[in-house]
Amino acid sequence: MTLRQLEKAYEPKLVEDRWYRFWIERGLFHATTGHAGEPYTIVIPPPNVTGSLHIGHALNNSIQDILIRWRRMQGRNTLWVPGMDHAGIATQNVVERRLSAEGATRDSLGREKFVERVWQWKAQSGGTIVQQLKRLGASCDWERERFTMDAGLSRAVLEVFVRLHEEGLIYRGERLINWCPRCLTALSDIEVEHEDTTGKLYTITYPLSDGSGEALTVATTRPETLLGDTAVAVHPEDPRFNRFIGRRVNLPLTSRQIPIVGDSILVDREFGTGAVKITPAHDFNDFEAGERHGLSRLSVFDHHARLDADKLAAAGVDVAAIATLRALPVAKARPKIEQLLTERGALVKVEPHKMAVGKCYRCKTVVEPYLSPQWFVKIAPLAEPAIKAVEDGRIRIIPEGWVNNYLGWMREIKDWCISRQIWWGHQIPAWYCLGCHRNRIVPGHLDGSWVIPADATPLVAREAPRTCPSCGGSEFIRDPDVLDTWFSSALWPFSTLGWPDKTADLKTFYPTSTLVTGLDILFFWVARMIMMGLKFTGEPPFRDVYIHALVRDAEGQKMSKSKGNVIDPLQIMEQFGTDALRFTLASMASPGRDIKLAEERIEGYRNFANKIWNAARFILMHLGGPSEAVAPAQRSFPDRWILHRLNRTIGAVTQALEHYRFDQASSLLYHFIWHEYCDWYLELAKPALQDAASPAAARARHTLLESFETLLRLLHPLMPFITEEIWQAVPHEGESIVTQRYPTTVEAWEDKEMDEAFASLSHFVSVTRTGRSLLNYPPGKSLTLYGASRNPGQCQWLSQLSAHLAHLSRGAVTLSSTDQWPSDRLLKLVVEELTVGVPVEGDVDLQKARDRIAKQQADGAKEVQRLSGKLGSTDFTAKAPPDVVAEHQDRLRTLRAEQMLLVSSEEQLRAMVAARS
RNA sequence: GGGCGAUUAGCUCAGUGGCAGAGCGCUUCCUUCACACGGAAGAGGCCACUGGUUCGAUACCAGUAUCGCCCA
Repeated sequence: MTLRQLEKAYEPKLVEDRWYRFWIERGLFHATTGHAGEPYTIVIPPPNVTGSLHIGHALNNSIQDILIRWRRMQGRNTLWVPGMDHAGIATQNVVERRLSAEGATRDSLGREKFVERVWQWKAQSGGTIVQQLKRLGASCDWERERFTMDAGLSRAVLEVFVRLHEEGLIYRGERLINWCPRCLTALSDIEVEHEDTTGKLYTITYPLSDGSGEALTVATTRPETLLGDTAVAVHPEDPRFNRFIGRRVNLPLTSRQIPIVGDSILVDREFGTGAVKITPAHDFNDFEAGERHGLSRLSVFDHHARLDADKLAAAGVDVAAIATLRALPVAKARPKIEQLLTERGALVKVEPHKMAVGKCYRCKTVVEPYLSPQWFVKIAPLAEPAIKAVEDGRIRIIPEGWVNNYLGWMREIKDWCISRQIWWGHQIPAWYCLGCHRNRIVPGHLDGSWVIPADATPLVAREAPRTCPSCGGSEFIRDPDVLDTWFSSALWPFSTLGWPDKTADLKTFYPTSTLVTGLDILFFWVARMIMMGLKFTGEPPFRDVYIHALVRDAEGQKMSKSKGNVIDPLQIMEQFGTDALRFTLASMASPGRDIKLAEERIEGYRNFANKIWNAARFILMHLGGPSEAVAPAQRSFPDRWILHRLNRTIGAVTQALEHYRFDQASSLLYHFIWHEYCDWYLELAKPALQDAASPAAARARHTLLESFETLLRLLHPLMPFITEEIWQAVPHEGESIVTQRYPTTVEAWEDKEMDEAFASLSHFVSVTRTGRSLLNYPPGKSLTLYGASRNPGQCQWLSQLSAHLAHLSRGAVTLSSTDQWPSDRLLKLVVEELTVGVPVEGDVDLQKARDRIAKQQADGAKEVQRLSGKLGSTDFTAKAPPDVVAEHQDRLRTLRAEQMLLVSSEEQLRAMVAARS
């Protein structure tokens, strides 16, 4: 096929799908361990199996694909491992919602059937995002696609769990954890999002138990937890209250008396009343205070975060209060408590109060601190090497600004709660012997569920035990919990390559090269991969971590479905083409800055694709005919210039990619292609190309194809589809641009004096165009133009390039000194050292020209004053570097000459106007 | 409360110790032969504010303000 027959405008839809299928059919993305190149590996941040592509994925994967395609073209043995994670809570939620639409629940189904349903759902909808990634052009090795619940990856999870447990780095124990009362599971600390809200601060009286009539008032934002208070704390050095330490107070609404303790950590004397209630079972700070003072933990909520009647009774709550409060969720219990306290005269006041509430990152439900037995990773021993790896530069975080963020978090890291009370995920490989825990492991409230006491002894093993090593029993209950999804994600860089087996893949492609991810999962994922990678392979899982921005909408708001400001990448690709989307995202990926994405930007790059398309059409139209290769130095000015510029662009783009500056790479390419290659080179090359028979045409044709084919390769990683489509249409060798070599700089193309030559030419042409515009001449009108320059070098270039000048400025050009120019009916325009004369023909309005010259005079005068002031200061001339001083002097000389010419030009204009009237 | 970042053209953003830049938008002109998803020429700035360092600061330092993010 040739482009000659194709549309005048680029139609991405006709192109993209066809080439993606071609690439896959030819296996161009498939990596082998036998490849001679140095390996370059990326593992994809696995999207949720049930997810679909959002703009953040589009950015994340565009960047990975740019890196991968670039490295592949450089000849590296390139592997991009794709895959998905099982997204335990999110996926379970989705399936539960679907069940509830059918009138079923997971409990009614039972664990086994439920998990089956999730697999069905995965089979049905799990491929969506994969298809969407392909649409984006992602050059993943799909033969190596992985899923965190695959047999292989599950074996890695099992292995890691067992080994960590053997080393004492995984333990089970009763702790206060974050509990989502909607998802009904524990969450890790970082799965809780803190949100500022205005709540209320309740001030409550706790009378002293000794009948002295004295009382302490405490302030709390959560009055309903008062029922589980086991102490009140005051600051030991607070003269107002420290005399109370050791005495007791009556806890309102209960029959209990609780101690007053002194605690300098918990109590902030400035806050509230200076006395705080301690509820170790319902608050993290209180939990720790409870540990310090040996307080008991009284939980009063059930797992739905409702007040539990039995627990209330156990906590000595009044029968009347229990009747009012039983089974109420927090939000409803709070006003009731307020009412009860008021009735009993215990409530002093209620004030509005700014506070942060923790919400489940999955479902946004307010989380509750909840006392329950859970599994934890003892993290400090794992964190230490992970800190060191970043500190000593074995792992680079880019941009560097995030290093402190990482280190700060790692140094303060807390044990990681890894058990989740859901069914979709890797079930914890721990069993409990019924014989050893006779009567203590009891059936739970659900069919087939068990309640396992916090102090039960788990048998952790790679497979179910047959006999109990302690009692010889053979009846076991498996721990019902599953692991945090991030636990399996933490192993992703090596589990996907076959670990724990010593596979050829692992040997060849691990450690991976670059991880590309958003800041939002730095702690969730990146930090944990580093810890696990170091622990289990002895090596960092990747060399570079490139952290990209968050994509926001045009107003800078975070995109969310509920706000309705989501930009759907699929719709964008449909409308503007994938290459335009990719290029836009790359161009906006400036380090350390969020991306505000507006549709106009994408449209602009759609136009860019069209520009390239039309350049290709032009080139194809002019390739017919002989082509002659000669050494660059022997080629024409346009050829030498564009090869030089192309060469510089190759160097700069490569540098930019090496530094992960996708914004720079894209802007370099955009500027070069549009404003150098199309605006100037193609225009300069036209006369030779259009004279089909001349030997100049043969040479021009050679450079035309050589330069264009090279820039297609240079652009390919950013715009894979259009470059392949065009590359296949122009003469080429090889089956696909995907596997061609990425351009490298060519010494023979370097031709620095071409910059000077081009500057002379482009200045001249621009000034003549300005003249046309000022005099309202039509663009095609042929003119007799004059040119002169104070700079001998420039004079020489102008004279050498006079044919090009004539062509681009559409006129007959006379180069001579200004005193030889006609003294009448000539508009003289001056730009720095260059003066251009444009004939004034007919009855044109000269006002625009006069305005322009007046403005230039005024601006110039200001600049002359500034420069001469600076040069007049001995401070400057003595202390500034000599080359800077010389440059200033030079500029001043040019400006003054320019000013003089402007004066004469202005006089001439005035004379012309006077002559008319 | 602690930390980090931002503040540059109407908008979105680059940038550098010595002439303030790009893209989009805007104004005017142009259906010309690759491209009107185009071409040409323009307008538009106290580089947030206040001090300091320096011969010279939009840039470096300190502080202030506003906004954003992370952590508590």
